[in-house]
Amino acid sequence: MDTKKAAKIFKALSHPNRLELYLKIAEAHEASFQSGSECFITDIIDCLNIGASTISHHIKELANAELITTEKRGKFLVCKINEELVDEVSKMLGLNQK
Amino acid sequence: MDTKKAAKIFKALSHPNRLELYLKIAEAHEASFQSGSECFITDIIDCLNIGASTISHHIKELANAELITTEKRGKFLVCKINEELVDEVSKMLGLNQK
DNA sequence: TTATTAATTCGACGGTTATCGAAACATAAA
DNA sequence: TTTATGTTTCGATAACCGTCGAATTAATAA
Repeated sequence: MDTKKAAKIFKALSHPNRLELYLKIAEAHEASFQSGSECFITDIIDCLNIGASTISHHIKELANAELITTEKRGKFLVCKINEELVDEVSKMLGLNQK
Repeated sequence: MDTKKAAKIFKALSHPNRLELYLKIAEAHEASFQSGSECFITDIIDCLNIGASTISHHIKELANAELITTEKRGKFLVCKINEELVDEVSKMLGLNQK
């Protein structure tokens, strides 16, 4: 992965609220392996203390960095983690190959 | 690690030039295990196309996020990677415990 | 001491960003 | 069809950020 793309990914995670949003999506993603449930962002909006329009903006940035994929299900939005990319970028920090 | 600190770390890596700077330090850090050499930032400045004052500013941000530690050796500056923190944050992305 | 080299500090400029609220849109419910 | 709900878009505002260049400090070399 080239530096520019990696920087974009880190940037997507560089704001406390947006990182929290990502972590909640990741948490729901993990849970879905057992329960088969999915992550609707409506449920997340209530946890964070920011407006819906801001959430929408943050989601778009996470998706733009390809950290997540989104899918419209009826009037809801479902979010999934891009596992391969996350693995790749977490390896990139460089000191876990030992 | 709390979300705020993690976001600060990702922010430190969120700019292409600063990420490249970090990666060069990490590379020199790896190499030092064999050669015993150390990472002087003077050598790095020539690689990146930005002024010395900007480098100094970036180094301070990396250090402020605790990703690196710095030590003055004569008139030079030596940089080291904070391995534990890097490991911790790379695990935090959440999907490599499988 | 004087000159050179490495690094830092400072002020400024231009561009980006997080957030809000209102309005618009889309889908589902009544 | 009307109403309600989830999401997006838009414009605006305030704060933040990367970069530069000049001046400064500190340490070594001549």
